[in-house]
Amino acid sequence: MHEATLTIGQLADRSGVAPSALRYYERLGLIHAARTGGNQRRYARTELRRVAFIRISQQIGVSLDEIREALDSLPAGRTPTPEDWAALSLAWRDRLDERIRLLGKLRDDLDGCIGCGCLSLQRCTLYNPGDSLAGEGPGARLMLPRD
Amino acid sequence: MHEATLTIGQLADRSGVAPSALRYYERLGLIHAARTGGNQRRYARTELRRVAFIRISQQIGVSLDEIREALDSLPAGRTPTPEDWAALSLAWRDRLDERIRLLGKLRDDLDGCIGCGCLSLQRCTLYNPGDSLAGEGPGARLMLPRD
DNA sequence: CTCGAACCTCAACCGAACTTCACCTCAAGG
DNA sequence: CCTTGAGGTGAAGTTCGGTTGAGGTTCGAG
Repeated sequence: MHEATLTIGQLADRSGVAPSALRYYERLGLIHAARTGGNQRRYARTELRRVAFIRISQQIGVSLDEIREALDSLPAGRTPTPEDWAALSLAWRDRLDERIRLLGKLRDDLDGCIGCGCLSLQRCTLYNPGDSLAGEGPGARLMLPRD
Repeated sequence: MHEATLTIGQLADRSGVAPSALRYYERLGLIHAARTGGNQRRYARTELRRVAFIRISQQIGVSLDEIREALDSLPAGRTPTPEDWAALSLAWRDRLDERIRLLGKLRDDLDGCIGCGCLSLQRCTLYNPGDSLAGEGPGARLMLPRD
């Protein structure tokens, strides 16, 4: 036990992420694995941290593509230090704050509109595209021009 | 000008929602339109408010399916009053608060982890499935069991 | 050595929220 | 009358974040 590397099943159990998702992440270049003679994946324990970072980032609302970019910015060659991870986390911090701010504004506006019952597209700050949370989900969705 | 009804183009312009999306919403039963002799859609002005409600709800993170259910709960037969809309908005209020709360928690935890650089799956409250924002976006995503 | 569990790949599928396309009709202006 | 543009339909395509399935291989306990 406590081997140097993890099988995909072990990584799945420890991270709470399905094996199929881990393979998918690998295809996208988010995580990496060595291979045994028999072509099975063996993960370094540091991959656990990458997976954790991925899932946390998703909760913040970052796309896998952006997460990949972020992970790519980690120093190549050496194992990332806690400071490296902290730097990445800090990068999301602003996004998170912005999301919270926008949702807060949405709530306030909604309160206002509950008061007046308006829901008027024109007057109500609720319906202000320039300020939208657009790009929230995936899909061919972008309709409100995203400045 | 200022006719009693709107064409799909007019509704699209006023709401900022593409005609194709409006037709899609109609198929899903979120909005309704009368038809002219030549089979063209004519929207009552109250549909503007429905569309506004739809877009606002989406920003809060509600699916079209749930939005439809909410809209179905509006009193049939009469034009919804401001109070009717206020009731619907209130229903989303809790969701919004919960989302804000969870994101706030995520931020605090992230700050903690920036301090310690841990990102450890086991210890870190960040990686607590029971408390996840799961179901954030669409897609076959639910992996962390959603209690 | 054998056997079942775990792993492999590749391709196809899912669901959400739309868009795009091909092809057709309708309404108004010149 | 002709054209132009807005509108209509249905089917198919797109993106994201995966899952599922078929068919085959490997690992490790007994």
